[in-house]
Amino acid sequence: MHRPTMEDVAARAGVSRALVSLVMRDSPKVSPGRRAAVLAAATELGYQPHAIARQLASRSSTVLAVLVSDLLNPFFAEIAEQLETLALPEGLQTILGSGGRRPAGERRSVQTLLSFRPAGLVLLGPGVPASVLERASLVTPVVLVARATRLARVDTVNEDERAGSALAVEHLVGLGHRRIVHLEGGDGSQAALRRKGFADAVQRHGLRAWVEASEYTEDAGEASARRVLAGGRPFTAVVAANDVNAIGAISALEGAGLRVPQDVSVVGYDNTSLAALRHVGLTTVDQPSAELARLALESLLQRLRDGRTEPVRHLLHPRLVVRTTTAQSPP
Amino acid sequence: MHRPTMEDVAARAGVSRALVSLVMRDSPKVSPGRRAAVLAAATELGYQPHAIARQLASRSSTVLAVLVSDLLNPFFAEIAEQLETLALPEGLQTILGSGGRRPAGERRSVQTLLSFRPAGLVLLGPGVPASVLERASLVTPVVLVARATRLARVDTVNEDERAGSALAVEHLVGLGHRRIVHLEGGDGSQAALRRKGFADAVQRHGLRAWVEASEYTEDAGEASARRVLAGGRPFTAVVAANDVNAIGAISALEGAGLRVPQDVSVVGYDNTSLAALRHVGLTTVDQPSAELARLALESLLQRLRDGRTEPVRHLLHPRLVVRTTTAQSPP
DNA sequence: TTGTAAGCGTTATCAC
DNA sequence: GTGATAACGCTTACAA
Repeated sequence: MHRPTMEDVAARAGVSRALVSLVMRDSPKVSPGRRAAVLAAATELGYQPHAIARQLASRSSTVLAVLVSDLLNPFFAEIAEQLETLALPEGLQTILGSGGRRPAGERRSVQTLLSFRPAGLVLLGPGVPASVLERASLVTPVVLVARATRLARVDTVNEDERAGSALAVEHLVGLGHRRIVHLEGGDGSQAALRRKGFADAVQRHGLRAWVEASEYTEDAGEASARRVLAGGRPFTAVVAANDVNAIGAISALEGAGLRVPQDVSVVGYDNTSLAALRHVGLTTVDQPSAELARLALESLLQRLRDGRTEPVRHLLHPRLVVRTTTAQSPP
Repeated sequence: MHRPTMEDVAARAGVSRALVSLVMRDSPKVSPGRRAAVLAAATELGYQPHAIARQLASRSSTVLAVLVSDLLNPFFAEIAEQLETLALPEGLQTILGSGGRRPAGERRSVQTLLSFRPAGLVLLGPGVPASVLERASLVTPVVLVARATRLARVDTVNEDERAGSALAVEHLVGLGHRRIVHLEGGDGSQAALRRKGFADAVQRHGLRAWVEASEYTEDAGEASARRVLAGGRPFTAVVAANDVNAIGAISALEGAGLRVPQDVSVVGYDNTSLAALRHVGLTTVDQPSAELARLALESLLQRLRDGRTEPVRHLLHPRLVVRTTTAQSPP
């Protein structure tokens, strides 16, 4: 598996290695004749540039690294795809790392991605401690999506998730619901925001802030809904941690013989493709993945090209998408 | 953003750069005293090894590259996560590339991944031409999952998809269905196998091989089901291209006022988490993602460590998972 | 056990 | 325009 190098191409074309390098990066200062000769030699030999060596020598990278905390959550997968699409015309190639839903996994993944010295790093919903983010921000521009921070060198692109949770509550209260339970998405900072938005909103209406521990997965949604049912305390509505969590919760409810939305209303969060399935028709708070991706890349490019050093904090307004899992509260 | 190098660490610890290198790869032939000194210097300086440089110098890689043809298809996302989990204990760090469902995108992604000169490349359901795969196989061991090939240097891990499609047909015929339409997953080689399995099976039962063009996406499933409905020819069962395609088809059917499975039965393919949602309950042909991932990595390691050069072709037996989208044919 | 020195495949800086 | 030559940060014989 030995690959030809620039040296081989140069020898074959009868020129110096430096000239081959110029041709490869199509520099304007190469005579057409030589260029053609070099290109011919390159294809004959099946030469492929060695990005690793290039990067080491040029001390610069054209790689955009993206960490996806959970590949199985369509919300993150969608943003990742968007990012890749947008980055390409900017001359950035994307590589992905998966966190596998565990902070330890994310940390390793960040380490791996960083070891390639990418031009920038975008993290989608990461759960890693701030110290990891800070260290990363010393090496390359870092943008956080769906995660807040106070770190001075890190940009963030978020939706106002407190307001988003409140939207869900307002919707349910408007439908007459008074006993609403929130399934909380673990102990991350975003989950805390959603809980706070929920708690504030229900309390504004004189209702009790009923929160049940859960996670951002379908299994957790099912398990925690089951726990709520087992508790025996009556409820008519669920504000789930996110869409997949909501789907798990719906499974548990239906498994217990309850109908959604006639007996219990359920609201998700993220407005993933899952929620949009006609079969599911989940009422949910929209997070505009395309817009989040666009802003993330824009922030990165500003640091990269315009030399911005002040952090940027994007906070998008949430929007509720009403589908078929919410209805008037039963009497 | 200047990072300390081995040179800096060596200077600080009062040793040579080579010794630092040994410590970093924790070689046994370093005295405990020196090792401690080097490690101390490294942490004081915040030294982080430069994987790029290491790879260039050692002409070897610990990176496993994985190309995912479609991140939004949970089937591939699941395999990717599995691969990452399995590769880590083997000392391989995983990076992902996304093909974005387009061969052009895949090709670019393969290029990017290959430019890092990974220890191996696993492609999940790729649609790139064989020439791309062959070129890749000259640089690094290549394993194909959910895609067949005759290339001599490329391993494959597949399910017997002809048999899988046949299973779906047998199931439907057993339920009394006689007018079955297959939504075809595009013009890839795997889609052809599924179609062939379908056609052979229905013809064995003296039925007409009715195939409608589609794609491996939800939108395509919805669109093609709609076309079938518009065609006016009666049918009682659908063998969809895959799970997401099936879900799109179900949307179209329900949108037209048909009930699944009372009026029309639907079978998917892949047995993704989507199909398992209680809300969806899709009857589908299982593809064991964990097993596929395991075999893919095993094949790679055999080439890497044991020096195997003969290609390996894994062909798993399919299994039908019956859920709630299939029922007795209406009279 | 530790140090020296020669690469790895590029790019970048000069002269020519 | 073109070609030497020195980096880039690390690994790896080979010496000591």
